[in-house]
Amino acid sequence: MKIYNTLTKKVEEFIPNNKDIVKMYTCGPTVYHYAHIGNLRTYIFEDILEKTLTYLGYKVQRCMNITDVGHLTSDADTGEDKMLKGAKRENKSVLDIAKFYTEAFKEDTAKLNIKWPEIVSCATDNIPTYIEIIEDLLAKDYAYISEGNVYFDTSKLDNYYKLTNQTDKDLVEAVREDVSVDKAKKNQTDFVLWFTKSKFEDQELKWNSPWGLGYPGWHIECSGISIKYLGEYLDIHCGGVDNIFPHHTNEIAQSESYLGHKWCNYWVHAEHLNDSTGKMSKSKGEFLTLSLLEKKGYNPLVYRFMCLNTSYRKVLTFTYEALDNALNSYQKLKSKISLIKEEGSIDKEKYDNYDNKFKEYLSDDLNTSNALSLIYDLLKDEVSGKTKIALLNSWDKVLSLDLTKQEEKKGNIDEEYIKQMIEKRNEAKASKDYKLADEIRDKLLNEGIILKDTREGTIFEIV
RNA sequence: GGGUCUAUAGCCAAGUGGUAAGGCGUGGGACUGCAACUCCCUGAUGCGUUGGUUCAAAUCCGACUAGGCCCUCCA
Repeated sequence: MKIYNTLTKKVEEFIPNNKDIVKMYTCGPTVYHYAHIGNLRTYIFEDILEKTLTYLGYKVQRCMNITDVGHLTSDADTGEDKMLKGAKRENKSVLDIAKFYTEAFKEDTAKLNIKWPEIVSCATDNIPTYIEIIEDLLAKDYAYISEGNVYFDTSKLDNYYKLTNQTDKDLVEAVREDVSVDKAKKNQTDFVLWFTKSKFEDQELKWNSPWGLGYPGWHIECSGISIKYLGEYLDIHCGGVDNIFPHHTNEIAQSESYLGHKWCNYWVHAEHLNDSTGKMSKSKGEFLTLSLLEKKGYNPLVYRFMCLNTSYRKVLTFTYEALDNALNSYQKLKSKISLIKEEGSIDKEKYDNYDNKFKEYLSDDLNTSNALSLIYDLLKDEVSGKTKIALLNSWDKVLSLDLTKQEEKKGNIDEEYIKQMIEKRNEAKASKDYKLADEIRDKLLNEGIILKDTREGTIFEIV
């Protein structure tokens, strides 16, 4: 398995610390609003990564956090807590907001056939862990207290910018207009580990700590949760590219200072889904949620298919033209697969050749694009239907596109009735009463039943 | 200003030194009573521009152009 490592900026052979178990941590959502489909692209990528590792024979232990506190719109103690913002917007408590949007996120991932991680933990459930780490960092002099808050002192590190190749003087402080300078910090890159002197009087969630009543910073959540559930040595840490700096940079700083050794070997980041104007956001343009796409008639898996058509490391620009492209491709593919007759026996040699090729593609830094094109090669090949179906079923454990799954017959569709209607239409056709034949076809179409005349006779599909 | 990534047909896209995968769309054909579905055929002397290295470059190196993202909200 080869994977691109942001730490080295190279595609590297993946070697886990323990050859049998891969420890994988993926940054989860901040549950203050619905996820947009750009957010979901990252989770699709992580899902493919996890399933590929499993397919290749590794046991994967994966952990994901749910951020339900401490994620400010700015790190400088001047930003607003996102959760609080969400709560105010909807006139609910922070906990209600967290619960509601966690559930919404879970539904979205389920629709995209994304496996829910083995371990999922909320930021608010691990406060003692953060406090323990922060106390240790203070004791080791990696942190300091200033104007009530606990900060991490980045000047204590020789190599703070491991992930980004930047230097202190490269950084332009407060590039964005909405970010202001925090004067309590010693260095501009220092970040808050624990807030006590928040100007937000109405911050709902506060905990007692050695430094007073307060709440944790955003970065400490991921380090704390990861170390608590996956231990001191992590194999893979994932997230979106926007997390490289400062979030992941800060995670490395605090985790390695706390642990006293290297923490994670592979940092893997998913590129963004942009819209035609650039980065997708929840505030500008159309708020593209999965349910919006569903309302417009797109199966969520069409979006998954669209994402898998290219590399997770390339920016993908969302347009409805591209989505329609994916829709056509996906429907045609499913249609072709549905016509395969599961006959013959499994051709072991062909099976292995194809399956090895599939593994080879995915092992090549998750080349899902080539993995998909392999499906078309397989469909065209002169090999038994049974072999094809067996391979498709197996590959779908990773791709999760419901390749061989037939559309579920909805509700109270009466198959006997449809068969009678088909018979009536065939009789009409035989007596050249095409008017009646077409009426029957249209009637069934109105009822959501599509007739297909194949060489072997008329079959139907329910939409 | 610094960092980082990208540029391949109408669209999506693979390709990491050996002469341009695949998909969608388009056009043509087969099948059909007509459709739909399905099947067959169909497209880049060319890979942003321009120098260079090489027997050989979309692939390597340089310059340039355009664009994305990050530089304390983000997936």
